[in-house]
Amino acid sequence: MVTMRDVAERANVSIATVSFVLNGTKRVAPETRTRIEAAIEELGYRRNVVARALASSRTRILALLHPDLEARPNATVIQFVMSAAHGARERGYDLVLWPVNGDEQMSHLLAGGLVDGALLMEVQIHDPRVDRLIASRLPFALIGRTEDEDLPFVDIDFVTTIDQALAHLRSYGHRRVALVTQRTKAPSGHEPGRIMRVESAYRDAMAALGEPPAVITVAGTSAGGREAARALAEDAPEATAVILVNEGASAGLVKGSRELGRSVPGDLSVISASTTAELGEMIEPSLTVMAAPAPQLGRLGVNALIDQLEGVQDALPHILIPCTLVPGQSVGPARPS
Amino acid sequence: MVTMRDVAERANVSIATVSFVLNGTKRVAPETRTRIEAAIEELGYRRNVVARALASSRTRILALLHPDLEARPNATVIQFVMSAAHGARERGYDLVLWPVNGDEQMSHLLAGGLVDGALLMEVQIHDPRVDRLIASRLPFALIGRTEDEDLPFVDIDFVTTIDQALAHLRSYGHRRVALVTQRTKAPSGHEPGRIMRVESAYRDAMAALGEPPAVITVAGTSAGGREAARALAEDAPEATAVILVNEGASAGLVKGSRELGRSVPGDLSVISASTTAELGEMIEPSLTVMAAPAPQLGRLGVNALIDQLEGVQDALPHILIPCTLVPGQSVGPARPS
DNA sequence: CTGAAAGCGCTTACAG
DNA sequence: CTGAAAGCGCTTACAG
Repeated sequence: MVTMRDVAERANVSIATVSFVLNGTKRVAPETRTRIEAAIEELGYRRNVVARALASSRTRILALLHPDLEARPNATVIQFVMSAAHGARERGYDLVLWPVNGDEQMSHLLAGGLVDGALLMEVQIHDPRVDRLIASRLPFALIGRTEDEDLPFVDIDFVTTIDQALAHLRSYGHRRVALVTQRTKAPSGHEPGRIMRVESAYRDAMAALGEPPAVITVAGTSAGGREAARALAEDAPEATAVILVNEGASAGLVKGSRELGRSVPGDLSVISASTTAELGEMIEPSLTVMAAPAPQLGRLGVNALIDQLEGVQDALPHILIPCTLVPGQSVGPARPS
Repeated sequence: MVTMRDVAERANVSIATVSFVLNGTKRVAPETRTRIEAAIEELGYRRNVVARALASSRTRILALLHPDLEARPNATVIQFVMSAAHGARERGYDLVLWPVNGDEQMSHLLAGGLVDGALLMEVQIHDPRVDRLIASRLPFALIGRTEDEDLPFVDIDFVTTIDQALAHLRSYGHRRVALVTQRTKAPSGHEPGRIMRVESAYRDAMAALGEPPAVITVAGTSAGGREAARALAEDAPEATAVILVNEGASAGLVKGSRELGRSVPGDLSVISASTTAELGEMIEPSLTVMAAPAPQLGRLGVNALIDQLEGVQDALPHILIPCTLVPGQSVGPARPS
C-alpha cells in the first residue's frame, strides 16, 4: 500500500505538505505542488479514508435510516434510496444502509462514530429515532416530517398534491371524491406523518368545496386494495371517484372494483397519488397518477444534510415539493347521479 | 466522548486489557473482566469503530455494488438489497451502497481502504468490475455468475427453474412454449449472466422435449412487454404459452396480448419467472409466478463474503437455488391446435 | 511557504 | 494474566 509518506519522500517534502495539497487547506508553492501531484500520479496514491477519518474526526459516511422494504411495490422508496446514494457520492460521501428495527441499531449508529450524519426515511409523526438523534447531537435531515416542523426536512407537498388531484377530478365532473390511505402496524402516533397529512389536506379541501369527506384506511397490499373496493361500494356508494395514497393497494382496488361489477373509470375514477408512472402503467387500465418527486427529494435530503455538516446552510431547509400529474386511463367523466 | 482510556482508568487496568475483553482475544482474570465490564456499563462506553478499523486494518464495512435502479418494477433487486443489509448487520458488518457507473467509482472502492470486501449484483458474463476486484485482491462475492464459475457466487438455479416452469405448463397440455427475456443497453458480453443462462436452459429443455424453441428479447418496460406480445402473435403464433424472465415487461405482455385479442390464459398461458408473487398479484389476471429466492440469496451472498474475510470458509461457495412456483390465474389448458 | 511533532482511539506483538 | 509501547495513516496547530 502506498501511503502519504511514500509520496512525501518521492516529492522531497514533508507529509504535512502533501496533506495540504490534497485537501487544499493551505497555500503551497506552485513548483512544490506540481512535484507532489506528479508523485501522487506516478505512485497511484489514494488517501486512506479511515486514517483521514480518525485524524479529522469526519468519516464522510452518512447513514440512511430506512424501514424494512418488503416485496410489495415500493417504487417511490427505491427512488429515494437511489437518488440519495447518488447525491452523496457526488459530494464525496458514502451512504450506509441502516435498517432500524430497535434500539440496538440506534445505539450502534450514535455511539460507534462511524457516520457524520443521518438521513431518515418514513418519518413518523412522533418519531423516537428523532428524539435519540437530537439527544445525541448527531446531525440529521428528514425525508418526511414529524409534528415539529422546525427540524430540517424535505417532504412531499401533500396539500398541493391533493388540491391538484381534486381539481383534475372536478374537471371531469366529480364532486363526491373518497380518499384511500394506508394502515400500518405502527402504534398510534407512530404512523408515517404522510398518512395524517394527506388525510387532513383532503378533509380541508373537501370542506372548502362543501362536499362530505369519506376516508378509507386499508393495508398497503393487494388484499388491502380489495378491501378498499368493498368499503367504497358499501360505505361510500355515492363517491364517483377516489384518490388513493397507498401504492401497494392500487392494483387491488382496481381489480376488486371490477369484481364487484364497478368498472374503472366507467363507474369509478381513480387517481393514485405519491407513486410512479411506471407502476401505474402495470395496471389495467393504466392509472392516472400523481408521481412522487422522489428522485429530487433523495438528493435534496442528502444535500440538506451535507450542507449542515459543512456549515454551508443559511437556514434550516424546509423543502416541500408536490407530486406531478401523469394522466392515464383511470379517470373519466362522472357517472350521472 | 468516552474512550477506552476512560474505561481503563476507572477499572484500574491498561487499555490493552480493556481491548482484550472487548474482543475476547486473550484470556483475562474473571475479577478483572467483571471490573472492566462494570466500567463499560457505567460509562456507557462504545468502541470507536474508526480507530478500531485503522488499528486492525479491518473496517467491517462491505460495499454493495449495485446497478442504478429505475422506477420500473424491481421487486427482486430490492429483496436482494434488504436481505444483504440485514445479513451484514447480524454479523456485525455495515453495508454501504456503491452505485457503479464507471471506473472512478471502482478506484474509490479499491484504493480508499473503506471496505473489507464487496458484494456484486447484476453480474455480467464478462464483468470488468470482477477483473478489477481480482487485480486489486479485494475479497468479493457475486450475486450471479460470470463465465468463470470458479469465483465465489450465489445465484438462481435457472436450469431447475426453467424445467419446473416447463413441467407446469406441460401438465396443462402446452407443448409449444416461447421464452421472453430482457434486452439491456449493455454491449454484447456485458449483459447480466442471467439472460444468457436462462436462454440456454430453455433451449436445452426444449431440445430435450423435441419442441422448437422461440426466443423473444425486449426491454424491461411496459412498452417492451407490448412489443413481446406483438412478436409472439406474429413470429410465434403456434406458441400457446410463454415463460417470461423479464420482471418489468410482465404487465405489458398481458395488456398487449389482450389488446391484440388474445386473452390470458384463454389463448396464451403466462409464467413470470424470477420475480415476486406480490408483483404478479398486481396484474389482471394474477400471474403464475416463479418467485425468486432473493431474500435467501442476499443473506447467503453476504455470509459467503464474511466467511471468506474471517477465514471460516472450507471451500469457495457455489450456491444455486431455484425459484419457487406460486400458482396464479395466468396458466390454463392449452387451446387445441 | 514548509516541516517537526503531537494526536485521533484503537490493536497487537513483546516482555514480564 | 497484565502492561508499556509501537504503530495504523492521516490532520492540524505551532514554529520557523
